Amino acid sequence: METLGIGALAQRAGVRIDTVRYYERSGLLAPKTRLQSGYRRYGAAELARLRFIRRAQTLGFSLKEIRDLLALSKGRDVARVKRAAQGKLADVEQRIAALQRVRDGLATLIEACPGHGDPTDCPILKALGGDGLDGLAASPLPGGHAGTA
Amino acid sequence: METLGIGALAQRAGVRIDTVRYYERSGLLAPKTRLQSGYRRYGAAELARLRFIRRAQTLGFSLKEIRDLLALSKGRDVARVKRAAQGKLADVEQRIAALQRVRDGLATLIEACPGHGDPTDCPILKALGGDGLDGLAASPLPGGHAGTA
DNA sequence: CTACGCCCTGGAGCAAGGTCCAGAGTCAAG
DNA sequence: CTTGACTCTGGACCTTGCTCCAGGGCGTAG
Repeated sequence: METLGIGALAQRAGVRIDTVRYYERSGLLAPKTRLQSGYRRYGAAELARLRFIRRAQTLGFSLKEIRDLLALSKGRDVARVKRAAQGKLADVEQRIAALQRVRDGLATLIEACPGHGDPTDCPILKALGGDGLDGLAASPLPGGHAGTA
Repeated sequence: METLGIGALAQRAGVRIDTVRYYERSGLLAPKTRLQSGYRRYGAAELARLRFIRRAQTLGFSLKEIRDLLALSKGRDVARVKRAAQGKLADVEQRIAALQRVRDGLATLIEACPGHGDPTDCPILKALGGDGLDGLAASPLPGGHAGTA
C-alpha cells in the first residue's frame, strides 16, 4: 500500500509540516508507522483525519474539542459516544444562537447607518460608544468571556 | 470637571485595571491627563471609548480591528466604518452557515445512532473514523477562509 | 504623623496554535 | 558515490489578550 511522508501528507491537507508534528505532539494525529530511520509514514486514514481536523477548526472548534471529538471514535461504548455527540450538538447550537445575536445587532446598526455624513450621526459609532446597546451585545460578560479564568 | 482614576474607570466599564493599562500599551486608550505623580486621570470620553472597545469585542472585532475602527471615527469617514461593519456581518453569516451545516450533520448522525449495540453499527463512529467525514464538516477547504493566511 | 488603600513601572507568565531553526541523519536519482 | 531533497529532534520564538507580581510611590482621613 502507498504511504505518504510527512511532507506529502502536509501538502495534501494544505498545512505545514510543522503543523502536522504539532498535532502529533498535541495527541491529535499519529503516523501510521515509522521507518527504522524514524521517518513518519501516513496512510489514507491519517489524511482523512488531518482534513477533518482542519475542517473542524474552520468551524470554530478548538484543538482540545477536536481531540474530544476524535476520541469518541476510540470508545467502545456506543451510548457514551452518542451522549458526547449530543453534547457537541448542544454546544454548536449555542454557538449558532450567540452568533445570530451578533449578526442581528450588526445588521440593525448597518441598516440605520446612512454611510456618509457626520460621524456623530453614525449609529454604529454611536451605539458602540454610548449606552443603549446593552440588549444588542448580549454576551456572557458576567461570566467573563475574555480571561475565561 | 470630575475625572476618574484608573480603578474607578475600570470598575465602571467592567474590566480589570490591568486591562486598561494593557489597552493603553496597545494604543487603544490613553488617559486624558496624568497627575504630577504619574497617576492616570480619565474623563467621560475615555469611559465611552473603553465601553466602545468592549462592545466591539463582543461583536467579534479584534483589538487591531477596533483600533482601526477608532481611527476611522476620528477620520470622519462614515462610509468606511459602515463597510467594516458589513465585512464583519458577512464574516459572521459565513460562520453561522458553516455551523448550521455541522449541526445538521451531527443531528443526522445522532438520529441514526441507536445508542447501544455493536460499535461497528454506530454511524457516529463510522463517520469519525473513516472517510465519511466529508458530509459532517462539508466546508470549502480549497478556498478556505479560516487561516485567512 | 501614621495607616491604609490606591496607583506606578517593568517584566514575567499563561493559553492557544503555530512557526522556525540548528545540527544531524536518510533517501533516491544519476 | 555524490548530491540534493527530505526528515529527524528539541527547543526557542511569535501573536493575541490578558493577568499577576514585586517593589516601590501617593493621598487622605484620623
